[in-house]
Amino acid sequence: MQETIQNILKKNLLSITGSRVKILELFLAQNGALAHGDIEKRTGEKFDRVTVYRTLQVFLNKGIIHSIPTADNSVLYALCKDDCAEGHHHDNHVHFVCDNCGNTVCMDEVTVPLIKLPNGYEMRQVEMVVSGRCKVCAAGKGV
Amino acid sequence: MQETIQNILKKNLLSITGSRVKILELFLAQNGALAHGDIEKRTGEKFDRVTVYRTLQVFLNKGIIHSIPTADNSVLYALCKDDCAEGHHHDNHVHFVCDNCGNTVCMDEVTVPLIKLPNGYEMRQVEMVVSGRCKVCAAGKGV
DNA sequence: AGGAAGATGCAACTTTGTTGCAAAATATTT
DNA sequence: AAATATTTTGCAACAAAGTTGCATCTTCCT
Ligand SMILES: [Mn+2]
Ligand SMILES: [Mn+2]
Ligand SMILES: [Zn+2]
Ligand SMILES: [Zn+2]
Repeated sequence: MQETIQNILKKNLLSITGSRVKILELFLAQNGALAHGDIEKRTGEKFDRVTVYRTLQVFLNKGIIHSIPTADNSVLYALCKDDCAEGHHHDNHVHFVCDNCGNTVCMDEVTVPLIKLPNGYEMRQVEMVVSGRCKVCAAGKGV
Repeated sequence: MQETIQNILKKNLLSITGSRVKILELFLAQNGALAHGDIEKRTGEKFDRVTVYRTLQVFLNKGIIHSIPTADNSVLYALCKDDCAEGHHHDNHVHFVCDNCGNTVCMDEVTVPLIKLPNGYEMRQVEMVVSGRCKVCAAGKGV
């Protein structure tokens, strides 16, 4: 995995630094999305808050991660699995936010359906966020 | 219109106060969505910031307005046109955010398509936000 | 190893949102 | 139309979230 991380950074022409490696590790270990706050907690006192902000910003621009709009307007990020590039993202999958455990996941196998807009509107990107109870919470009868 | 506003408030068992009337006026005058900041600007120095927050919160709870998730995670609100009630909203329409002019509108005539989730997931709410260029901006060749 | 380019931490600041409480406005009762 | 009860508001103080400039430290390249 260490290998993978280095490759991701190199492929994106980014220098390999402690914070970038650590934050990428977190994303790869996690199968869901992470908020800025999550990352701060899990990196402990290791990095400055500002560095985390800047690292996420760089990852976003490079198309390494994408942000997820949520109903409660907290900012979440998840790894891009498709071949997103600088500027152009195309993660056209649905996101699921669990009301119970708070976990948010990319549903890579569920693609956002096409819709028809009224005349004159030009569609560029479509985001679809579903909330409810996740597999785990639904099975566990709501913990 | 003054009549309508009073009615909306009464119907929802809310006392009629300056801030509530003024903020409802803004929503009725606007055909798009408003951010907290917009409202503060347009009410001038008339109301305290806290009052605006609390008014929006009350309107949300009563189902007078609904919030719109956006990709850049700014909080937007728009009038509910359906018969949303306290607790239960059902504005299952698509929202459109214009990349050019920043305007956000409810597309009441475009309903969010049904999707099928992987086994075990329980869907409660679906949000769909489209971004691109709005009718006005697309026609005006991007201002 | 040395130097240029880039990343980080710190401090200071802005913006956004929250809470408790007394004063003011609104609704209700007499 | 008062008087009273109930809500709402503004203020102050605070907390959280995000931004910027700049000096210092790291990384990368030769
Ligand atoms: Mn995703
Ligand atoms: Mn809407
Ligand atoms: Zn869950
Ligand atoms: Zn527009």
